[in-house]
Amino acid sequence: MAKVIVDVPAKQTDRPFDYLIPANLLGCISPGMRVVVPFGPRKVQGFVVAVETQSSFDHLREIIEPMDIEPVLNEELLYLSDWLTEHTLCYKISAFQVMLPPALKAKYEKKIKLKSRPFIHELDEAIRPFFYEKDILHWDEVLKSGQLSVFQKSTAAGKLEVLYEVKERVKKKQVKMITSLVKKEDLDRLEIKSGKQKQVLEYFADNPESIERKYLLKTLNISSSVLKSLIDKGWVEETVKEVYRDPYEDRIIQKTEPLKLTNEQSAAIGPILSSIEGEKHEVFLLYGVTGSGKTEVYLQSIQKVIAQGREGIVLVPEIALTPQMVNRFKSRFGDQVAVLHSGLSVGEKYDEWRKIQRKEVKVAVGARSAIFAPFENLGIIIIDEEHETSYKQEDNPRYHARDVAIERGKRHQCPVVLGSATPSLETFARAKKGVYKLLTLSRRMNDHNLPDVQIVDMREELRDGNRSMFSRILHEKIEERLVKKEQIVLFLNKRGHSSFVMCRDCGYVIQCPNCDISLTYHRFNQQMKCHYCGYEAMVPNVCPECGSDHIRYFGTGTQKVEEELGKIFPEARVIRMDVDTTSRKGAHEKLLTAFYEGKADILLGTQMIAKGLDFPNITLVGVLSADTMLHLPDFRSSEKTFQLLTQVSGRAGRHELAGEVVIQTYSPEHYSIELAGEQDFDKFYQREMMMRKVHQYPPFYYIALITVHHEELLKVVDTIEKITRFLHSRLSRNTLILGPVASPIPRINNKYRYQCLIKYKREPGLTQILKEILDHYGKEAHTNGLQVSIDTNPFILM
DNA sequence: AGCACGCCGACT
DNA sequence: GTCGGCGTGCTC
Repeated sequence: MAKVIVDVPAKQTDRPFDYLIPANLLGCISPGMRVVVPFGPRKVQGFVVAVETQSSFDHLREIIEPMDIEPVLNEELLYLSDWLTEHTLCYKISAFQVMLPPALKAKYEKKIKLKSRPFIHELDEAIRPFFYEKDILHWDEVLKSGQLSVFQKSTAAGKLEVLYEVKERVKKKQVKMITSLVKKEDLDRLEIKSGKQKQVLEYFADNPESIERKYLLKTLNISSSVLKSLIDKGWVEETVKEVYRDPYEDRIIQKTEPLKLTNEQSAAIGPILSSIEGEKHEVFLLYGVTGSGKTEVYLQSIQKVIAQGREGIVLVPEIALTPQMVNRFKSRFGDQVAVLHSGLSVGEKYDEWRKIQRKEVKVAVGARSAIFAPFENLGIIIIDEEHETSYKQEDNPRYHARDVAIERGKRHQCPVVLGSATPSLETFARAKKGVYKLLTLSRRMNDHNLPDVQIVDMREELRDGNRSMFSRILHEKIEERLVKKEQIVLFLNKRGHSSFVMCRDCGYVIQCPNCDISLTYHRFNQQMKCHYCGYEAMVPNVCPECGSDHIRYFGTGTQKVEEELGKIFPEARVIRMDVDTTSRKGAHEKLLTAFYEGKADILLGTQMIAKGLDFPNITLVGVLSADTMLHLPDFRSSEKTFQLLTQVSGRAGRHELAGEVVIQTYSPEHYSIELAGEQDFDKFYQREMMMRKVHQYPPFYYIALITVHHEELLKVVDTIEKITRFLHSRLSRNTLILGPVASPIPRINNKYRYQCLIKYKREPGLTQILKEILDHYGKEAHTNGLQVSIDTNPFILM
């Protein structure tokens, strides 16, 4: 008997169901395998979590078939799924699915079949023609026909039968291989009339090993009919071979050797190496300024792990996972590296994952979900840019890769290295307390200085009559670089053209009809777009409120800056990088390469250019507006601003040429901007810690966020109030409960949102209490659409 | 999640 | 009297 978690993400099915193992499969079914099981009238995918001899349930049904020969989840990952479920309060099935490549998620098909040909005469005329030429009909054809009830009646009468199928999402890629069956010495004895056929066999005489079919056709310039007759004669053989899709196929990668470490690097790597050697679990914070050579420390630590016969995981933020970054690992470790990131197709991800599972690689480099790489003998886990918020998944299961890393580190008795120039406050606080070991790299490699940073008060510019988006000083410095043929990076944390569209007469701001948020103007198609629900509309000619035609665009996005640059510096060649210009596959890389090769003077972009860029000719970085994030309703907004400004500044002057940074702002006195200007993380840390203490936020308190969503405002308010009252009755007096209040964006996609924030220091029963809430309201989600979501460590409070 | 079962109002 | 609306409960 097998205990199976079925692929039905709902409260009521979030427990194991027991199934008999059919006699022919006895011994073939083990925990961690996917199986197809009957569930009610249909078939679903399930995960075997245990194999036992007894069941408390009498009427067991049988497993239909296994979907794997080997388990896809090993023992550790099964354990980890329990941990995930417990910590993020998600369904078991969601935990399994997040740990596996999407290719392994089942695809369901529903069909209807004529049970037996003669029945066709007994079918209702309305549906009879559907079965004239075939017995099986896709369910969507049934729905499209508008005759659903007739189909149902015939099904009930036993004339038709509903089929449920569970399918694999992706096939293993196969190629056709050709092998010669003729030995070289036998060649002359054959009567070969055709010159082409002879040519093929002669080729094989010199190259006896198998060759890919399409490659053979191309190199010998023959048609497939030549091959066909050879196969018919039994002189060559065609076979299929399973291959990996290789996203890095046509790239030539030069091998690199370990670099000599600086004194600081050697001092930092020492404790990591001894932790690897001693197979000891420790968490290190590698705190190193931008350009201080953290990556080399990672590379050499991994080297050690590989030498020990163990494996390593390296997490890199999605936007920093550039080919440049990947190449650094591939060039050191060659084909021992698997790369997992969102740019890959489902099939490519699956193949990279299989390389790990089959132990064909030693290192996995990837974004957040790579933390679940199915290694069995981990020797190190590295998280680069540890403070990045993209390590937190914002939908279920709402896990933080850092927490998962530490949990896996404990199981494998291996070190976890968190690297950053601007660590998150939580991490730095732990490092200061000694919970994590602090390793510092305070100097840039080759002793290049950190760039000079200048903060410009844009209010003053305005007062002096400069209404442009460029301050005089930035304008001047851009001109200077253009003359000197040095490169410039301009950063603006807002894509699109303008952030909102407003009527100048009455002040009406055009809003999304489904969400409580203003629409963003996109120039290229003259449309306004909602970044939350995707709603699009044309810009109105007159104000919908007062009828005035003074419609104006406010707030500046990258598109508008690009236009402006064209006007002010017509000679400058500009590359714009944001979600809109990099969505096509490979576009990201292409733009960066072009910039690297000097095909542009100015790189203008959003977040995505803040990281990893390491180009020698960049000597000026301009931050057009440092404030965009500062005033968001989020207790981490100062931290995020500081981190971003520091990261962007770090792009300048990394090599021989000295770098300069200009930061434009309307709040130059704000400590996160001022201290980013001084590039003084330690001082920032102290200031921000004081703020967090006063306002009772992490790392002084833990937080949990409960959000209720529903189309009816009343229902939402009523529910969140009940939940809040329940929390007050159950939580300790030292715990703070904020709210209920409307979420900062009170309505998204026509659903109202109210929330309540719990801040606590010690609350041992919290998980249990939160589970009770989910249990209680979980049923309602299904019946009336009321949605209660809980995040036990929220990063976005909106 | 799906699906069946079952109980009420609007029709042939 | 029957068809079809959707509220309720179950799936090993």
